[in-house]
Amino acid sequence: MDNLKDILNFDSNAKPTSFKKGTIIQRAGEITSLAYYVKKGLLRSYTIDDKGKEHVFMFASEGWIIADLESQEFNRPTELFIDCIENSEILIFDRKSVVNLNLSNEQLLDYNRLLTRRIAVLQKRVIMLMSASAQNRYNFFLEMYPDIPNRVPQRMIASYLGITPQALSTIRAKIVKKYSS
Amino acid sequence: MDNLKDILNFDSNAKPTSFKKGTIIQRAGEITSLAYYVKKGLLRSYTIDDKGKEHVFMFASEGWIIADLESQEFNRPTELFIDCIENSEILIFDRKSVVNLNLSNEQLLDYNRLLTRRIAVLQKRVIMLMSASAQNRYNFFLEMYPDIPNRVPQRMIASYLGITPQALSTIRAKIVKKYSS
DNA sequence: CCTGTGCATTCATCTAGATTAATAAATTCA
DNA sequence: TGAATTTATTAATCTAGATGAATGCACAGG
Repeated sequence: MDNLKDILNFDSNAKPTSFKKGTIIQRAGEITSLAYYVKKGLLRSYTIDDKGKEHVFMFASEGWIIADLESQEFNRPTELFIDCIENSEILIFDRKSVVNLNLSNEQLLDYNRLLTRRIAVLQKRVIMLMSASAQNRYNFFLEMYPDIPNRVPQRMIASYLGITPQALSTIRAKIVKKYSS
Repeated sequence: MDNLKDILNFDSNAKPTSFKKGTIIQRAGEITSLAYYVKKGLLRSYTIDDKGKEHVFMFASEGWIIADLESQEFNRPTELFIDCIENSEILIFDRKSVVNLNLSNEQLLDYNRLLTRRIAVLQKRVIMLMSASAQNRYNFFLEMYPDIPNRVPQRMIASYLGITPQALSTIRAKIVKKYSS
């Protein structure tokens, strides 16, 4: 069991909230302790910097959970927007209430493992951002999240990788050329 | 209580291991589930890329814990070196044994909070790497870890920020110039 | 069924930061 | 203590990827 839904005792009949593609669920500046479990569909979280440029922090497809742990942990207004890339069904829960769920030791250990895994993923991401070329980061992304590229516009993948859509386009052109020669 | 040592029931009289400055405690390629609690001194973890270049992943001073959660979580040989920037006293423990400690629910929740905090820090780091200039990253680093810069050589700070020592030197020169004009 | 708005791509140009190299200052250690 | 090895700094050049602009496409909404 490494599914947050099970760990947190979600009622499997709990009514998910439906959101249409494009809906912004959370806006930077809000103070919230909500988290979003994706039952169906695809969400993304992102910041907008002072030049108005978007930076995708993460994608969340079925079974994933998405939230701004950073601002929640330090009780600050969130810096992350969260919106729907597809029509989605979401279970919304309050992270504060997790303490009151009276989870078993086993569940807590599982929850723990999940958090550790998240740390592992972020560790990898930091190291990649520091040491790998855009080209390598893209290849790694394709391997790591093979289902995402087909569901997400290029510009968002570029943003996740920390490059411009133009740069990603060039990288892709190079790859095509390589395989057709 | 947000100190791993307390949470994990460390015997406060437990004998720490002493390491001399420069000692490499862990090498890339090893398979291990060890973690290092810094009782005194300063450690760092880093990768070495295929061009032989070091990339500092994190620093750990007193009270911090350092380990390669990524490779441990996925049972792969570690990619991180860990070494001592100062003479250090370290409590070594096996992350696998945490499950057997029979921690109370409260301790597990605390441990949870600690992991969440770590996620928060990494989230911030990823966003900074994607969206902020070297200049801004350096300023943020100084604010966030005011004690580290005095204990760590410039080149390692540069490496942590994802830039070359030369670039950091230039940034610092600019700052000095700004304040002296 | 159009029509407009956003998206992907290509190309020309620009720039933050890398690389290389040379010098001076600080540390290490025999 | 003094030679050898790191480290920090400055400056000249180079480059990955950014920026800006133009073109053709896709498709969302009237």
